[in-house]
Amino acid sequence: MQAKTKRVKRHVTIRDVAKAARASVSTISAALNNSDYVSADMRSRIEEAIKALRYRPNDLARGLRLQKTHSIAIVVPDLSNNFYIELVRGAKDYSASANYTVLIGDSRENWDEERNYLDSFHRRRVDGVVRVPAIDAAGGKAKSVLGNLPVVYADRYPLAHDAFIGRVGVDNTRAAESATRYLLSLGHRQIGIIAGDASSGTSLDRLQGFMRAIRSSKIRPDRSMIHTGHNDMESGHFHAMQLLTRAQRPTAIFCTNNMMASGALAAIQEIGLACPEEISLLGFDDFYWATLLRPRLTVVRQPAREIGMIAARLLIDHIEGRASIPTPALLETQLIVRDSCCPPNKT
Amino acid sequence: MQAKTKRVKRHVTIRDVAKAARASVSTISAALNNSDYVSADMRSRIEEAIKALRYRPNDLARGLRLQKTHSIAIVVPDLSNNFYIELVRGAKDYSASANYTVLIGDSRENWDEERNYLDSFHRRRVDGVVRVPAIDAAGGKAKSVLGNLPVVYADRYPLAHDAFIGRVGVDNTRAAESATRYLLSLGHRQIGIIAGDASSGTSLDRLQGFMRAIRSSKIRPDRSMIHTGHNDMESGHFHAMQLLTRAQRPTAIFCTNNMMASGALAAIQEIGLACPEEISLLGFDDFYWATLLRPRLTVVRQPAREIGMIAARLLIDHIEGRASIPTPALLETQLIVRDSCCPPNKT
DNA sequence: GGATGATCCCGAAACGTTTTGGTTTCGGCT
DNA sequence: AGCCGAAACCAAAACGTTTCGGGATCATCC
Repeated sequence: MQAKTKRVKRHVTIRDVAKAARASVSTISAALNNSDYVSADMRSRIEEAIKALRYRPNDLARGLRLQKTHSIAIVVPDLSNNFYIELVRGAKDYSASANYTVLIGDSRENWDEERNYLDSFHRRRVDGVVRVPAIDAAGGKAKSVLGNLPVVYADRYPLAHDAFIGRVGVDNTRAAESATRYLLSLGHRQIGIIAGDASSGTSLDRLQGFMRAIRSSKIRPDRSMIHTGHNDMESGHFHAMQLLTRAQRPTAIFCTNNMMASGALAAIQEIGLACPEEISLLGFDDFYWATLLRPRLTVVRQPAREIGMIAARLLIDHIEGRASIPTPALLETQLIVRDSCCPPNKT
Repeated sequence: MQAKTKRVKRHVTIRDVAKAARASVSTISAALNNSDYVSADMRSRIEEAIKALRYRPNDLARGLRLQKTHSIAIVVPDLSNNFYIELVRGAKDYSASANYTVLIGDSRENWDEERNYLDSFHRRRVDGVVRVPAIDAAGGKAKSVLGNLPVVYADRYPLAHDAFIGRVGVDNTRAAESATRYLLSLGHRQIGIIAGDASSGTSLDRLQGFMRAIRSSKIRPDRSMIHTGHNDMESGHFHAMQLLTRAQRPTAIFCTNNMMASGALAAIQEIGLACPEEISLLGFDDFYWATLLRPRLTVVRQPAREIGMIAARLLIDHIEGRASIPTPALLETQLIVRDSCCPPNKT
């Protein structure tokens, strides 16, 4: 009798629980999803068995049967940027409260990486994804990998019309315009801007807000004051260097994200300029160590956490087929005035 | 004939591909896992069908059948700490090269959160997890939620003996000892330390290294110079405040992680002390904006990325049942001398 | 000309759940 | 006695893969 001595240490299944509790598989399932009739006696026997065997339901099987995983994915372009950490945490916290699980992707501003994540999440059959597209993800690409998974965009949104069921962010044009007005009100007339890549609608909007403010004052816009970076410290540093070593350098620089602002500050320090006396610096996105810098950085703050929460809510509401509570897709920004901007030096 | 007009828009399955390619399901599968015989003709027909239908394999079904998901999880205590981002990225990069997918958890130094993540990952049947336990996760707890999933510890490790198949980090004792010796060599005699929570072996080791250096010099150790924080900015700030407002304040402070060092710097700035002239500050863990601070922070650097990579390698090697290339479990640290430490002021 | 061995393909079972549509039991009612 | 309805439970099908054990076709070999 060559018995099944195989004893491969496998996971304990619902069937094992059934055996131990002297019940049928379907009864265990009923008890687990606490629905249906199951007597108190039976229920306690089942609970006992579960505890004794350390049973953990298999979410693969469950998802397969249910055609639903109760999970969403969020992919952001840069986890080392605190703004996105806050956004992710917001999404995660809301999802948890709605009994959804979230899978995190970090594309590092790289469409290939992003595609890998999206593909992997799709194969895992997440129920939806909130997406902050990588900067080099030109529009329209995502559909082919995501099929008709529900997508909501957060922060950035695509230029071309990738299908999506929602978008949440801030009014970038308005925020950038009023930030620029602040610089103008301090007396600056020569303002440089380091904007994000033009493939992102968000970056374009911020640039447009900047231009609008410039034009509405009587200043002649100067093409050469407009630089386009890659949303990281390096390019912030690089473009700030360019701006600061011009024959006639600006008296203020506006960076449209926090990483580039940090890079610009590094450049300023390197050159040895006094900030803000000789050069004012204005950033976009607040971050927890902005107050550790000298000077403390003046920035326009976005409600990162809230953006994440609302994105998750929009997505999950859609998944569950319920109409979303009407929500402003565009949240308020706030100018946090600290020490990195002052009136320009009259020389 | 009440036909099945149901037409719920379901995912396209391998069966649809089979139909389209005029082949059997098993042949598609064989082609997909490019093994076995399948003729060139058939293969191209299949590829065509796959492309046409936009077929994506269902990883739930696959994992269920295979009893293996080709994925690992990594859970870290604080994603806003850049050290852990680098660690995660290292793990992710190695895993990708080994054809594994990684799921990320962010416990925020909170055992409840961590347990949720571990549980969720377990139910998803990841093949293993690399774990940096939350600070309040006293030992032995994890086993009950992870069953006998393979675990490798990175950076921190548990005091009590939670089972694990590997650990990778640095020699914290030695690193802290030599860092402290550096302060001693500058002439400091009154050195405060803000260490991490005692429930982490890592923190204890660093504290012990500190003590060893202190004792090996002829200095009488001073209990009140030893503070215990929670690895975040807040507690760094708080304990630095305590140390700096003493009647006789230390001439140097050693913080055993980057967050607490940042918090300590905030406290120093707040009080208005000159750093390093009046107070030297030494941190643990480097981070990308350490050079933006004034003074630029002197720190002991850990090879975060490498720790992540090796942890993933250990884990995956174990999963695949192959003996791991012998690897030093303890990697080298490096003292990065910048501007935040100098000889103490003789007053 | 029958056996042999490649080559290419297929049907069905299994993975661990949930759900559908039962069956059994039992007390109460006429 | 016969029937009924509710309560408690169960068997089997289905979800989308992979794999195992064949089956069919065809050239080759003695």
